Amino acid sequence: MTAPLDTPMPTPSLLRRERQREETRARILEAARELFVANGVAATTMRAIAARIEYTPTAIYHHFRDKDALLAELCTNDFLALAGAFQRIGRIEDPIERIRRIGIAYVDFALDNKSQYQFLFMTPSSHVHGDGMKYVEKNNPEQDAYAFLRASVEEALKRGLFRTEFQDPDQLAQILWGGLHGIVALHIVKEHDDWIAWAEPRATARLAVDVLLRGTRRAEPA
Amino acid sequence: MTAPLDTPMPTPSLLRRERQREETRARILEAARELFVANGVAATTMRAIAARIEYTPTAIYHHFRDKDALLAELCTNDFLALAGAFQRIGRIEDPIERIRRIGIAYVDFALDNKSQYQFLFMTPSSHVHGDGMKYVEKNNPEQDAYAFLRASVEEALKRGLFRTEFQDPDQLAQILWGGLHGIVALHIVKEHDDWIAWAEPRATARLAVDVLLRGTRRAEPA
DNA sequence: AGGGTTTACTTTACGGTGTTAGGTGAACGC
DNA sequence: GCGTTCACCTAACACCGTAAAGTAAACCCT
Repeated sequence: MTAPLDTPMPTPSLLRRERQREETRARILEAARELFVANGVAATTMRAIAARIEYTPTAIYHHFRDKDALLAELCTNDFLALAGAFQRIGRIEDPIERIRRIGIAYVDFALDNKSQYQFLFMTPSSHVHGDGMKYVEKNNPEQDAYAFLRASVEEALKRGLFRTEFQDPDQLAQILWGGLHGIVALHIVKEHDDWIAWAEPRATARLAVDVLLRGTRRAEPA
Repeated sequence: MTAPLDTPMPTPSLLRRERQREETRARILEAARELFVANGVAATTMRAIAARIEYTPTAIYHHFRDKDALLAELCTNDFLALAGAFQRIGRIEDPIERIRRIGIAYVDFALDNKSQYQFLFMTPSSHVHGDGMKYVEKNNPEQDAYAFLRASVEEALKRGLFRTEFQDPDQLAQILWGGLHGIVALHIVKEHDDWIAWAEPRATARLAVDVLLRGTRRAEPA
């Protein structure tokens, strides 16, 4: 029953150590995510995260530099998840139609993951892309959701599918992105505010997708 | 030189007391606003606000219930300022053109008062309209900026100026509002993020106004 | 087999936060 | 002149994120 027989040469049980380390690291992330989502990031304390996995508060600091780093790592995951949702759209020939699908997928992601969406796109100071996002390959459409949108916009621009006042793919991408972001962001922030009679956001955002494309497309030549 | 000669009967110098009270109250608000704008609301402490007007931290609590109440009162002011900016547009016959002007005024307000805009429309939990906004007359277009937009949308809808898929004035108002909010909100939150090549937001938002109106208007009958 | 090192975690504590309770002293009505 | 009101202060509490130092088990190596 002596161990080293079935372990491949390099580092006998050091692998287990590392595996366990990653495991508790993951448990911390999981607890943090749950509490962040449930109570908001500002309202959840390091002590609460630690208590949930039966650790001492300072133990967390052996795995993450500080609270922001914890949040940043969660954000990278969510950001990659968004890019993955875009990836799942698949190859669609017409770039305009592809942009429409991107918009729908974006809105669904936002409304299905409201808290994560808040961390990603509604919170100042770059938890995202600051340092924590060094693992995301910027400008790689498979990992960078904005690059994915921008690439489709650029393609449509090159094919002359948009009105001539639009030349800068970044500007146009931002008009489209912003047009949808505003609807979901307002809804997330003010949904429990009886001041306004909120329309159902998913339907509203889908209408907005059409509005934005109709408002930017070049008129049919026929 | 005995006072009560020129003071109208009720309460001789009690008036001065109240006036002084309101004065320090206003000084607290002013200091809080400056620090909130300069450093963000989370990063400014009650102690810092108090120090700026040479008071003890706890003195603030004689004028405001807590930090949130302070923020809420600032928000009401800003919200009324936005409604005032809309009011200054004046009477414009064509409701679509009026909506266009509203959009431009909105974007200008947001970009000229980024921090206040954050408190108003990008921060969850109702500092706005929760309790602190009981002084704003909801649904009165002179005080409620959303009501102002909604009224113009409703008028245009009644005149048949929008496409037929738009029936609910709230939904349409929210598409237009959200379309602009998203652009300024994204820019405010991520402007110091080299991840994205941000287009100049004022020009972009103005383009977006045209996009949104073109995308929602009924096609010219001619 | 055992000594030294690494390391996952704990104990303790520091400086800072928003906020409360109780005191002080001047301005007030009578 | 006396009692009251009230704007403000002093002191303190509970809690926060986090740094420093200790502990004990698991590891590597001879």
